[in-house]
Amino acid sequence: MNFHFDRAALASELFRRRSGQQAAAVSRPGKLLVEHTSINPNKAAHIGHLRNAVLGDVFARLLRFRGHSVEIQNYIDNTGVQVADVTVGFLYLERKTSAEVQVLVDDPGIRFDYYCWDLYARVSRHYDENKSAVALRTETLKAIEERQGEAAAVAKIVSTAIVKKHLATMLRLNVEYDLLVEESEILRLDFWKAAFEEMKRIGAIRYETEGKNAGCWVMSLDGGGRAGEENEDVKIIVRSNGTVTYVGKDIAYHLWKFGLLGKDFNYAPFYQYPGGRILWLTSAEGHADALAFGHASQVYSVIDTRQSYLQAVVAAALRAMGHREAAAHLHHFAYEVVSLSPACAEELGYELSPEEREQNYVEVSGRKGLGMKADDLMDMLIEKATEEVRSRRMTDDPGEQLAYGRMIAIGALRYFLSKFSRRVAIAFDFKDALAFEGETGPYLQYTAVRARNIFRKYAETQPAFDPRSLGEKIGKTQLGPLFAGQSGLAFWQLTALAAQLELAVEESITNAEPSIVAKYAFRLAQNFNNFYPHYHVLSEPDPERQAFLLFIVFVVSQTLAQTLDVLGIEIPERM
RNA sequence: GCGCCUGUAGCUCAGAUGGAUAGAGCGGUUGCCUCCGGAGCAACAGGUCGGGGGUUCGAAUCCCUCCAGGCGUACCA
Repeated sequence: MNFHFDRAALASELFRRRSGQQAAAVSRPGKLLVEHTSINPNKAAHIGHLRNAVLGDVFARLLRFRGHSVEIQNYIDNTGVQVADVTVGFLYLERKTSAEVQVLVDDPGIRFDYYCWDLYARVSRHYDENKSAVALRTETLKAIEERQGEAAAVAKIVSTAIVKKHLATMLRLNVEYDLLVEESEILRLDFWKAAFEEMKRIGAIRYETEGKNAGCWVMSLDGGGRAGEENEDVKIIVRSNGTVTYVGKDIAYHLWKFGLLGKDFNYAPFYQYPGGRILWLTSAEGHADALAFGHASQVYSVIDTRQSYLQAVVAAALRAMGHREAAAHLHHFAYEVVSLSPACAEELGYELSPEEREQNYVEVSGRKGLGMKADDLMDMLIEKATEEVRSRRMTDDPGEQLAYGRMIAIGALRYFLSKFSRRVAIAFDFKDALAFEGETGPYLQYTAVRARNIFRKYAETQPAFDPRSLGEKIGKTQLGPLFAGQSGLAFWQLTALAAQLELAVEESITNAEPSIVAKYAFRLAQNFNNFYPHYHVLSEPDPERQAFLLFIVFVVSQTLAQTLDVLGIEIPERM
């Protein structure tokens, strides 16, 4: 089947849409919940956490672009083993009281998240060297869960301080949240107990009286071996000492996400972002203005691919409890981890073993204290970008130089973390991440600035000019001949590409793949840069043709701006 | 062992629902600033799409099989 576009009609329609004279997206029913970041609050964030946050943030922006109501949650595992480990470090290695830990937190000369980063590595070494010390972890974890004594006090100070650090780190790259859900609240409000009772009632879990799992509550998974036999596929939900595993708590959390638990949190405002958004925190006391959180129609959990099995267990639990529809609406947004290139690991001061030197990458390890800290990376990027700004003499004002440098650095980082498909493992390398040329964020920003400069320059001679008026100035009758034939082909190709933003967003969402929109942005920028030197707008003598060129550039410029907004990349005034 | 993922140019990666001479960035070689600012553009070199079978008019894409690598299969998360 052959068919032809009415080029003029499409261009006209596209212009109206891109110039905001027609609503871009219809609002859609239901609420979509995106959970991302969810870093253990026991040490500084690293590059892997940034990948999680950027993927989750772009995905949420994609959904909002399509007109969905989206709620972004960040889960705080403040009663988990990792927090317990740092607590062990403070109590037993450093012999500090909770008051002394608080002094550390309040000391402006100390980066508390970096301090904990090192302490966590020390604790892990201590466990390796003293096997008996592992008992301290179990003991401490139980005390934290039961909110008893110094352990609970230290854990609370640590996790609260680290969460604030994480939020500040993420804000540097334009990542915001709607709600922080604390695991301690899930326990305190007996969310777990409610889920536990229900699972027992339905028979989704059973108590083991003998065998290797004696004393545990376990869930049987379909597939694998037969019930009761040695090779039965079983997952422990409640440990023999009565504490709940991560999966158990996650099952309760996910039931709540869908509004299936029959219980709810209380909320209090925690922080107001510079842009006005309020970040809420689950809390003991309720707040009258609290929005109705949860009750989502679709849930996306951005969690690395190594946790696929655990996420499958959560979905299996929902099904076992009869919530088949919810299980089908629970999406594990799985992505590969970020490791380090051997060269990068060495630059960070890590000594490689001969085998590690042979490999293409070195695994990041919080326990070894090996990883690229998020803030260090951003500092490096900002320094390099600011230096570029200085050398290009964009402005002499040091404050502006830094502001531009920051915007460009964050653009580079966000694009770098978005351009890979989520299934590929990234071996982080300074050379690639610090690049500002080629397929990078700054290339996109530069292109957007280029396009805008045409209008800025044009307005110098035509102060009353409003690009949105171009729509009336150039109707379909004028557009028809301009798009026709060989001479119109370049214009048509660029316009047709600009018309595909919605398609790219759609494809990005159905595949849960932010890289599709990132690649689209690059392709659009590349096409515009190719067009740019061939059609000089400002020196065009024919007024009608000049108006047409402005029309095309405006459509592309607006499309690129909207695409960058979806990617969370800001466009500087100059570049 | 079982489950999931990956293998495309020297390097890093795109190629969704099978469609024409397999694309981009980096790196290499070579051109292009009397400027809407070159963080750019153009050109050249570079690929038996891990191997082998099969389905199809047509396969990087679907199926089978083998090889190589990764991850998971914890009373850690």
